[in-house]
Amino acid sequence: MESVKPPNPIRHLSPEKTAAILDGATRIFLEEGYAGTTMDRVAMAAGVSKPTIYSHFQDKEGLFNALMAQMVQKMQWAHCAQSLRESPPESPEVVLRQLANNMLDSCIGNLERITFIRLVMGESGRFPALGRAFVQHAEKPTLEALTHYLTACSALHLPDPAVAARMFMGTVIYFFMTQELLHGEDIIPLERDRLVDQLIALIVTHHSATSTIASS
Amino acid sequence: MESVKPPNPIRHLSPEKTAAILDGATRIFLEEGYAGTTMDRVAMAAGVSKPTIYSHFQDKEGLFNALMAQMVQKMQWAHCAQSLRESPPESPEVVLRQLANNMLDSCIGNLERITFIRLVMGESGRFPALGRAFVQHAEKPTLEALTHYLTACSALHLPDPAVAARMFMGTVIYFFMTQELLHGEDIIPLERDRLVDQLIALIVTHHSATSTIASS
DNA sequence: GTCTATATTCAGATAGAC
DNA sequence: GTCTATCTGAATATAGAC
Repeated sequence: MESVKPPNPIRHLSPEKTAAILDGATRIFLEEGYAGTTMDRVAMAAGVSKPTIYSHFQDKEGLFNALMAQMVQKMQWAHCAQSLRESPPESPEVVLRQLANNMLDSCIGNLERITFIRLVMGESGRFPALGRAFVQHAEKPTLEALTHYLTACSALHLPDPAVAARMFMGTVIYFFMTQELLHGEDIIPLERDRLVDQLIALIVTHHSATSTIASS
Repeated sequence: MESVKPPNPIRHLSPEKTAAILDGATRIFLEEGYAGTTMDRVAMAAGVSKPTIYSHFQDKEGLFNALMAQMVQKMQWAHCAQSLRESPPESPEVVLRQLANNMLDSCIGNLERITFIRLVMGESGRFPALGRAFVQHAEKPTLEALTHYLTACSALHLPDPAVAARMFMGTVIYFFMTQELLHGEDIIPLERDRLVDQLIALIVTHHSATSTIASS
């Protein structure tokens, strides 16, 4: 577990094959999980032979680590947080709605992303570095950008923007997890727009409360 | 996948052995995941022979389904929501803080629960019924109890208690997931009490805002 | 550099003794 | 009812040809 060798320990290997292996292996690992994946199926999916895999990667674990490191980069929803940076004139309601919708759009119905998150969660016990990489590259940047944005929105009078950012992310991700990842849409149904509307209402109309009450 | 046979298709099998098998299998499946678990290790952990397992359960999948059905029952945090029912005189702040702390206490440092949730998430693609059972028995009762409680707290003036309940649960579970399940405590550190304090503040002081403003 | 073919280990599942 | 012993297929990884 947790092998740390570089993905390409030997020189003079064709980069096309390396890419083909990573590509094929990604499909199989996402479909079957770590233990459920066989090197034979990876070889088939990549269109190479098994020894070629072992010449490009140390072993099954090394291949998995290399591949998940690549996936974590691709899967970060940094672009979701774009709206936080590029929108000076918009109201917080519009900007936050944009962020929530960007996050949900990148998840809902996106089977590759769903499966990837299942894999990260499922293997974060046996591969702690995988869980940490996901937090580092997928969660932290968005949380920080959102915290920064909420801090700048002084009109909202949020007493703790960092926690508000966690509430925002947590609400959206919990919705995605229960509805899609765990197949709960028929068990605890809730319309997406209703969740987003009320989430934003609760964030935006918040601490004007205390200050208004205090000043009245 | 998704075998639906009863866990005990054949009569005249000792119940003690059945319990021993379920108990041992639970440990191994939690440790190793579904594909990573071998029937040999289950037999060892249960203190029985392999054919005994196959006389009590149809196959590996049937054993897994029976075991996870049992786990979902044990793992529901229904008792966490006790504070919602038995506390007429307490203020919402106190009741909600009790709920958040109950949920976090049952998760933080509870390795069995962490591993169980990893397993449910990781296998919910190949075992959709497992994901649904988790939502049905672990999430839905708490969500409904909390929604009912928040609806009854008319002084809070929450425009949509069902969404507020999701925000509450989502915030707590997202915190647990990033900090513990994904090992992110050092990457995005946040004190537990700070999260709970601000979460409750934002729920409780909410729509008194709008009404206060509107009536002033 | 990449292949075919294979060594070795171990998986899930079962036959038949007691 | 539960065991020992075993079948059959498939897993990871590699030796050696080209």
